[in-house]
Amino acid sequence: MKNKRVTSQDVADLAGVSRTTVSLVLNDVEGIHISPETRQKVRDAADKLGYIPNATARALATRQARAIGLVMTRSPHHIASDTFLPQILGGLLDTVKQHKLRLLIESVDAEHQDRVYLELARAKHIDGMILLTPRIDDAGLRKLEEVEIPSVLMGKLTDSSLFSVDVNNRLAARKATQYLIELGHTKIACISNARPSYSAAPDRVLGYKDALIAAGISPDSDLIQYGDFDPQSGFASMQALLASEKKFTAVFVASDNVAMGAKSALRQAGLRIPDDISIVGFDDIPWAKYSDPPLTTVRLPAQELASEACLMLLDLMQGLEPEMQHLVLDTELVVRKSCRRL
Amino acid sequence: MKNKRVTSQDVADLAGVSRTTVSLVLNDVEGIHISPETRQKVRDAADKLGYIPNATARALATRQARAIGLVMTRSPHHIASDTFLPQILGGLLDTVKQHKLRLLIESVDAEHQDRVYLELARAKHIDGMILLTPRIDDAGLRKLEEVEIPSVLMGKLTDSSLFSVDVNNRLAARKATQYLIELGHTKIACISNARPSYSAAPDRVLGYKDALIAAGISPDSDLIQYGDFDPQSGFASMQALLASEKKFTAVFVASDNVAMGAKSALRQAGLRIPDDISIVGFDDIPWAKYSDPPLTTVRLPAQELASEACLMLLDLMQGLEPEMQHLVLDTELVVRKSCRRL
DNA sequence: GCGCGTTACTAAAACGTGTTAGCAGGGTAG
DNA sequence: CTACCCTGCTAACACGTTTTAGTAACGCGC
Repeated sequence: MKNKRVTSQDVADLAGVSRTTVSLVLNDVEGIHISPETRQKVRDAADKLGYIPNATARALATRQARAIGLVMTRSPHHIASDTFLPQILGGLLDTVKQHKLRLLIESVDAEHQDRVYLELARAKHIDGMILLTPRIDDAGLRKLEEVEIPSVLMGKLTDSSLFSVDVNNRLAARKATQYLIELGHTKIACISNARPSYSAAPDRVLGYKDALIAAGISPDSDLIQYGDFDPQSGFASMQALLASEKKFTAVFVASDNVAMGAKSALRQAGLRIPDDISIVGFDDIPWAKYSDPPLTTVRLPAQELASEACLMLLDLMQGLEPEMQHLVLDTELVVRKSCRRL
Repeated sequence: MKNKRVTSQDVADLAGVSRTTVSLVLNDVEGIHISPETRQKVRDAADKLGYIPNATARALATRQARAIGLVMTRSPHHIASDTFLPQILGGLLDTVKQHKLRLLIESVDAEHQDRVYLELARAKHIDGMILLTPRIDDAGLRKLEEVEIPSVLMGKLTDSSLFSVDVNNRLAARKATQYLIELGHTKIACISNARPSYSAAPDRVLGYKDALIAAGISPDSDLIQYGDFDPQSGFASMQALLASEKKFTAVFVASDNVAMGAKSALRQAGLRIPDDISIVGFDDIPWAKYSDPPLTTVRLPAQELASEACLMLLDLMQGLEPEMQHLVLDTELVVRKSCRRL
């Protein structure tokens, strides 16, 4: 149990060279001349001692943390019930690992927004950050644009100069609603994925309205409810819809997770899917395929979104200009069995 | 856009004191005498310059990263479909934030296990780590015990001297199965949460067998299938059960996520829950309550598990001995509507 | 023998903090 | 008057790496 930390000096001593040489050899620095014998001596010594460079010291010297941050503007409760997060994480971890970076996770509550971003950035614990589901009114984010830390938005902020990766929420929502219209539905309700202050929510509602208007149906605000990420909110929203006098034969729910709760409320009211009410979701989270009935939904390429955001961030971190300022990935309507033709 | 980084030297210069004084004041070091006027001068200067200490330099000097790692022995694909993860993350983020620490996430694939743990530990990017769902045969973990990095297991490894936080999987599974027996079921199948090499899986199967044996029913290995975290595997496992000649009226599925797939397979085979087949899950993930029918399941206190693991780790990091080496939290059978009396 | 380039390395200066040892200056006890 | 302690501060080292600027040795053409 020799607890003594092994430093590059120890390796240098054992190999009979200087610390500089050790660094040059182990980092495979280009354009430098070191004899093969010396290289081998250094490698052997490092192996023998089980030398592992101190990441902190390296970060200080290179001014690079070799880590990126995933920042979420959400309460721990909302994080806990976010079935969408694992996919993002999966995609991110994959890409991050390929580039030998570390991933830091941070949740920001509404109060301390502005300070947190700055601290994270300036304290240099990370080299760049990916911002998840930003709020439209996020003042801290605005300040971030002035600071020189590479960051990529997952989602989109109107009038923001930040780089972003997103899907065309409005168009996707429109296509989903349009599908319901093509099946003959005319009284179509809508439950959003989140409160209007979160950036994707209004866009998806707009897309829903677009489809209605294009079909000559005028949107009825009584048929629109705002969810709040979790099934619970979907349950409450659907109950509110059912309690109102308005009739509807179909509903577009802008989040599978919220849809889960909405479906539950429908069943509890004795309504059958799709016989009485047709339903289209959004996200295509893993269980959508396995729910009862299998949920027709809009597939959001979560992992790709995460990967692309990460790649974009890597470009920025290297001082490269990414190809596009706002990358928009395609969505796809996955038709299963939760809708019926009227 | 003055990109120049603000260092403690800048603050010292502006305040007309030494760097030492700046450090002493801003860190509120106890038992040191600095006049109130000087303190104020330093604070003002720091505010004016927007000084944010460089975390890396601080980490190097204090030999503390002020960060902990969450390490998962899973492929990115399994992470993506893990509905249980957000809860853990929620609990962890909450606790971590309260202690002003950062959270690092790392996934380890089976091949590089041993190296990764060591590197993570020795490179000192983190001060301690929480290990999620370890594999029973994880050789790297064994080595970890020899290294002096504080770590806490979520889950349990037999014969491991590592600190751990877990539930009594065997007892919980036994109670779940027993509930089915009390309802009059005698032909009860079982689908595990994961392959036997993951630590909780065999325990839950053992608990299932315990209940059967205690009731005088001899376990039938044809009625036991092994899932693999995701709904897909539950679907396949249930199909295998249905394809075999053996009859059963109830099934204990040791993971809600896997249960989702199993239910789907049942429905596809034209079987009704709970009329034809009763089903008990495990985990009580958020949607269990909203599924159709609402799933009777064993509640795993995920957030508490995460919080406790984190607190235990914090103790270890401060050199304190936690109260217990193996903390075991209680589970609770949440009875909903997925089982019927025979 | 001189200048010059190449090879194989090293000494020392960053990087930005925390922290220990110590130093003036003044008060106080003996 | 001396010895000693307190107050309020600072100089200098430590942390472990990367990187810049060099140096000593050698070959080689002329």
